[in-house]
Amino acid sequence: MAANSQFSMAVHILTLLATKAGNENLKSEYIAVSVNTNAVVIRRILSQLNQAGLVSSQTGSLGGTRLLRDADEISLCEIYKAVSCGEVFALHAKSPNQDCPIGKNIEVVLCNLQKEIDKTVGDKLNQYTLASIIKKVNLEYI
Amino acid sequence: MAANSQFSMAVHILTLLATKAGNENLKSEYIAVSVNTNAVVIRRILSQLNQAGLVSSQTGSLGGTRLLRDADEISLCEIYKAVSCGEVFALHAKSPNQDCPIGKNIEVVLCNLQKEIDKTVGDKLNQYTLASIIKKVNLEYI
DNA sequence: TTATTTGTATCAAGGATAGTTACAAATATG
DNA sequence: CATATTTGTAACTATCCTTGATACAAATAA
Repeated sequence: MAANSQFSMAVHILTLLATKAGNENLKSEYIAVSVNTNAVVIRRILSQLNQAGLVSSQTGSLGGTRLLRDADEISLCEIYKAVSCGEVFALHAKSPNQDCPIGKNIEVVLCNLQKEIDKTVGDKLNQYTLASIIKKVNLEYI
Repeated sequence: MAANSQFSMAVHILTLLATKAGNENLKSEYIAVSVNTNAVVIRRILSQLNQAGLVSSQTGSLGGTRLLRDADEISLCEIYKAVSCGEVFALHAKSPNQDCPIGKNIEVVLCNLQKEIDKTVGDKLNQYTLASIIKKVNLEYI
């Protein structure tokens, strides 16, 4: 288990919340069955989505989680930022040799490039809403 | 997981090859000192750049590696693909529940999205050449 | 023939991710 | 109030990825 699939799981979870629940809560165990993972894995992602203000949860026998906003008002970029800590590529693990003029200067150049690429990804994800994903998922039925 | 910094190292290596070497070979040990890592790590990346047709290496006491093309004819996208850093986000580690209509259909939707995001990154990286990076590194001197 | 360098196999160390168990806190129901 | 249920989170394990390191055969120049 290496690659970070939290964004994929988050989109899956939010799709379930938006389509299955009217105003009812979905339980983490129910979600886990659809995503095919453990309920705690789901709750960990829901915790991040909660911090981002996208969902709200309640304990108790009628508890569970529900969406706080309409699916057409949630962009994929918001979801990505809610769960993702990652950049498209990483900078040097160890700082390059500062005695080499190129080693000394390439870090800042790569860092700026990294920010620009990340912004490009964010802009692209901003073009899609959760509602657009749900629409595509539904089209697959046919 | 340790973050993948091969793209950063590859850009660093190619910058060295383009600026330091006229037609002379650079040895992996020399490059490793600038990148601040082990020479084998450098040779592993050079091996991928060689397969991509960007560099050529020779063994022996006068051996080393040199660029095969001008820096303004090498796009960052080529470098990125040469070291095959993977996707911006990962799909589900385990396939979702195929008995759930959403679980059944979301994979292909996410896969298409993944391809589109990756293409966006590729297009952006295509806007830059190795020469443009070298220019920025040089500007840092001032 | 000898010294040097690449290319690659192999292993160890460190870190991230997912999966799992456990349990306190919160909440609805009777 | 007591009970059952669910969330939130800590803690631990297993697995995988990346880097770093050692070793050595193959290639090459002197």
